[in-house]
Amino acid sequence: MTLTQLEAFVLVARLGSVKAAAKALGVSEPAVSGALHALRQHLGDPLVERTPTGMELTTGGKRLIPIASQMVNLAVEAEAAIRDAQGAPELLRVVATSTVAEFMAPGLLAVFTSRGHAVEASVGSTTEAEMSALLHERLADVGIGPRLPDLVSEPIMRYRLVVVASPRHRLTAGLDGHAVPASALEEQEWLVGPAAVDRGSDVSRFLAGLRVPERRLRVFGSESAAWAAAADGEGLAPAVAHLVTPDVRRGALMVLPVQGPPVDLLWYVSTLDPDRRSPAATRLRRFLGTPDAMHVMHRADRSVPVSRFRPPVYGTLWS
Amino acid sequence: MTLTQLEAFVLVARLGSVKAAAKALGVSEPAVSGALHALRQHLGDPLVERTPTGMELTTGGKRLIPIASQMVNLAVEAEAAIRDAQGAPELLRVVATSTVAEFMAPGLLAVFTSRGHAVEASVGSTTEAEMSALLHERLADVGIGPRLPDLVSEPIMRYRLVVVASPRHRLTAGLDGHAVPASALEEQEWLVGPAAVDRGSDVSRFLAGLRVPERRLRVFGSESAAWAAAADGEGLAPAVAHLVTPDVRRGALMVLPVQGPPVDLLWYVSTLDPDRRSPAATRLRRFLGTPDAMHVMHRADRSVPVSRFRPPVYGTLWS
DNA sequence: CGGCTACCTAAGCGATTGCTTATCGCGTAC
DNA sequence: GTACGCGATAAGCAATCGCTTAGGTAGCCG
Repeated sequence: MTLTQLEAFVLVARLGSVKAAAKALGVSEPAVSGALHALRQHLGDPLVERTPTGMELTTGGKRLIPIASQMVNLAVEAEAAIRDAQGAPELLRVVATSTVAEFMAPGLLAVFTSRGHAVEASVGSTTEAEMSALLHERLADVGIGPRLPDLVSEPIMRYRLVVVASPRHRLTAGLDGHAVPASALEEQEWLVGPAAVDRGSDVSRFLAGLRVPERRLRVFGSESAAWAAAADGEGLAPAVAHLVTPDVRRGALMVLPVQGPPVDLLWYVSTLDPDRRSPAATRLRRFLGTPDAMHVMHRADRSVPVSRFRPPVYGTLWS
Repeated sequence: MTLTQLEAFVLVARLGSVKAAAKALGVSEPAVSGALHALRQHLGDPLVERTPTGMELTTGGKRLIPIASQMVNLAVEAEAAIRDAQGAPELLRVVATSTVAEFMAPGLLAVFTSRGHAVEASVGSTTEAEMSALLHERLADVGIGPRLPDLVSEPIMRYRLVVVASPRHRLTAGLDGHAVPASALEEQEWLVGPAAVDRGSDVSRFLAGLRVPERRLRVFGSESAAWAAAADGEGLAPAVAHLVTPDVRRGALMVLPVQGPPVDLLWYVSTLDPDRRSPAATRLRRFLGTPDAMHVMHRADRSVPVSRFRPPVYGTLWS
């Protein structure tokens, strides 16, 4: 029984699949499968069993979850305690859904750390489904993105999803303020960032609402890249309104009128309960409510070069 | 950071020496030293440092103790939870100081298990100093022996320490009810069981009170063996009064009158707090207060063959 | 039926763990 | 001083861990 094995088990149980757990841990699928196998063997219990509809916990598995989860939590706490005792800066691992991670998190953390909060901050991007598990297992301290029901979530910013295209795109001609018919949207090429392929994300739901078929999606490594392609007239793109206003003002992009009401949404900050989260998480949370943070978020634009956007790196904690 | 390493660290910190921790775990000293080294390396903190008078915890070490201890506890709890979920009998690991382990524990557990308590019981013997740590780290569920201040201890039986010798021993001649002079005691050969070399044990204090020098001790593997040698006239032996009454009645041994008041002492049962101990531990605890248990303890004699007395086997829990 | 998805198994690798015995260093105590 | 007790360290060993790539295998969908 190793901490790695317990971690693998908890994530499989929480995320409902070996594949998802492997992704969250940043390792291959057999690595997780193997860890799970070893734990099963050691305890003499299947722990989780496959069913037609996902995975199901055995009685023993259900009992093991809270224990294993707490052990993993304590392991992180142990490392933090030692760091703290030595006066080293706190670790603050922030995860965010891709759009937030790309445009807002770097700026926010830059300001946050420059405000004298002695932290060593890192950002990772993740899917909405994963975020909850990452926070519960203390693979991350703070999550920014969707509301997470089983954690302490608080709205930090409103945003609006719109459809953009080049002003030279043929769909934008002759509209005269009328909405683009839904049938026309389905046939277009859609240029999307990573968020669109995260089932359950706001962007994904937004596109589903517009009845955009999946095969029409051309996925880019970042929103910036997708919007750049849209500006080149290669197709339509879903976008966060205030992030593309510079491009709209410049005339590189224009907002397409689509049917239905405007899609206004919220980004939230999520952490564990106050008594279980790290001090740095509490401080960041508080910071996100300040006017300063608000300002940074609204000012957020593509000034952050895409190259500075790093893919998620969770790595195992106990090497 | 492995559980083995954390366990090693906690025991070293609790027992105050690598040697003692190694003994408690039933492994060699370098095994513990190595585990500690690995943990130190991993956390980048010395954790414990040698001082002229034992070991001292660093700041980080002090913070790590409760976290590590809880992790080890949870690991045991995890295994127990799975066992329970599968309907397997509970494990009940009893540790006792050598005399209790030799004469009383086997009988008590035999009756206890035969009373329909579905448990898989095992007995180990230990020194008084170790017992507390073993219970705290859940290497054992119940301790029988001395009172342990930082645990829940309850007296279960009174006993009296006496000095016995063969009636044919030269010291026993011409006493006429007078006490044996202290000076005479110091020069005798003393035949003792393992308890006498456990510094801090009642027997050890008893002998110290009689001013018996350590070099006079001849240590046997069990009390039975020591008393058998005493019956052969090879020397004096400290003994638990009610355990030697059969021999006294048979005339194989006699109780020597020594100076000072009779030494009446108590054996206790110790466990963790009610909410942290295993159900089986609670049941055994309750059982030990019943007349049935009392009867077994008083009846306890050397009817249990020495060969059935097993040396302690703690083994690491996470292989 | 083919294709897809998800999980498991196999094989293999390098590093680590966990243990041993033997030896060295160091401070204490006689 | 020298011996002793205790701890770290060295060397060596089998087993395990943790990861990889590659190749099944079972269920579901069109």
